[in-house]
Amino acid sequence: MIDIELLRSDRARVEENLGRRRNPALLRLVAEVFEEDVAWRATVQEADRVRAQRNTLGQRIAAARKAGETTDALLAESKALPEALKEVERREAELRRSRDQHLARIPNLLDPSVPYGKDDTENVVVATWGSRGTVGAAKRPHGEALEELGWADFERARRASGAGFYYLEGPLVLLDLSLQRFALDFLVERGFTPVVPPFMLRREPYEAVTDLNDFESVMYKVEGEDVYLIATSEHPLAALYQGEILDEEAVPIRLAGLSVNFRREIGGHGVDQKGLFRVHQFSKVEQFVFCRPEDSPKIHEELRETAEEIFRRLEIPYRVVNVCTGDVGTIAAKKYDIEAWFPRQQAYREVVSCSNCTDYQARSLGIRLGRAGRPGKVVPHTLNSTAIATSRALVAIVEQHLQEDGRLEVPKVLRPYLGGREHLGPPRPRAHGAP
RNA sequence: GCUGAGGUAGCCUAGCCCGGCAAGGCGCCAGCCUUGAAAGCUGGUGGCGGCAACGCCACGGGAGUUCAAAUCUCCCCCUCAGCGCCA
Repeated sequence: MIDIELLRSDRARVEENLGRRRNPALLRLVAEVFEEDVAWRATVQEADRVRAQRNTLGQRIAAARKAGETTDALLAESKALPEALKEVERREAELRRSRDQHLARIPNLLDPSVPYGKDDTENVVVATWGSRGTVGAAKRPHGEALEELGWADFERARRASGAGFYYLEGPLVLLDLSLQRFALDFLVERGFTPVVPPFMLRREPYEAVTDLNDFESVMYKVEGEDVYLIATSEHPLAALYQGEILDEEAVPIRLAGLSVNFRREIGGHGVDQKGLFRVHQFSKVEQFVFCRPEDSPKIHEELRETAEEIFRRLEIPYRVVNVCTGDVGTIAAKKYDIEAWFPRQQAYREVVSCSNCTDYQARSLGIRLGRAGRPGKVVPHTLNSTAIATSRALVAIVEQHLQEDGRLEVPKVLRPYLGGREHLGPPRPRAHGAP
């Protein structure tokens, strides 16, 4: 959430910033929070006065008892207080609940360098790498090709688990694992600590790290439990230090998350397309950083550079876009997307999302930065970026490196993880019949 | 799943039986002392509201009883240990 202190002290600045998101409802939300906060503070003072009265009387009763004096008059005076207090507390709690609920829906303040625009068509390309022209164009959609090779089974997965799921089989499993291992090693070299987080997260920390709308459209809820399947390791990594004070000497903390991610993908383009591009379940290596507020812009660029380098080493052409104000999302103050070139689709499609969330997540999680027992604590910044989401990377690799003879040329950097093999395949007959 | 023990400030612990201003230790900060440091001594060290004086809150969460709840009652959550089950 944003800092309500900022809203109190400089409402105009908050409104100006949120106005860039081109969503008039946000300004109404700000006005609502502002007014509820003023009213709430008034009731807090009201309640405090009643409590102070109660405390004073209580102490006088105790003192009178001790002195052996009569307490009838004091008791009579106290009688009415609990009811009055209960009434004020009810109003106070209601105002606070409502204010907090509205406050939680105010998105993060945008960095000034985020381009102004209405949607993803107005994102600004800031870098491109690799040649679109020289890549070999696969003839068919990757999903069909993989099924024919016996490297993935979408039909049986549909039968067993539903649309959007898949069985990875044979060499593709090894390729998937080699991508994960390559990305992890790459990050470890750069000072990241590998972390496999829980794949389920409770509602409370989840609300602190994600857009509240995601609970309806993105997350799978486990029935009968207060947990959700994670949509990315970013979320449990952010929650790792929930409620804690991070030592200012210990940051930046760089974590390399490895997890399977689960997404319902309701709305949008759905999962109707056969293949691995948009699926309910995929593996991802994620960069995540806790840092001092003043360091986050620089580290954001580092995360982006690291993600770019991974795609360069995989020899996958890409471009980087600076995501515009209308498309940047609730949590991030600034976001780069890396879009890989998909030759069959003749299109750049998102493979990396690299965000500076500033203090938005950390404040909701109650994470502070400083020294225990010493004043002057601040809210740290959090950043996250994909290193590699294997599903989409596999699509890009298959589309670019699958040869006419059905063999897949392995990108050089992955060969050490595959026993030095330069090619995967050729296809062999499936061990089972048609579904 | 069963049984038991727990959850108190950044950390550790007391207080709970028997209701009456949440105590102590560690750590940290400042001052005194010192050539300097340590030790020692003194004072600080959380959150909310308030311009401030100050007030309020904070004992896992919630509800109840009471003039008054860390303390009594009820419900819930979490952690640990043992047992059970289990890859």
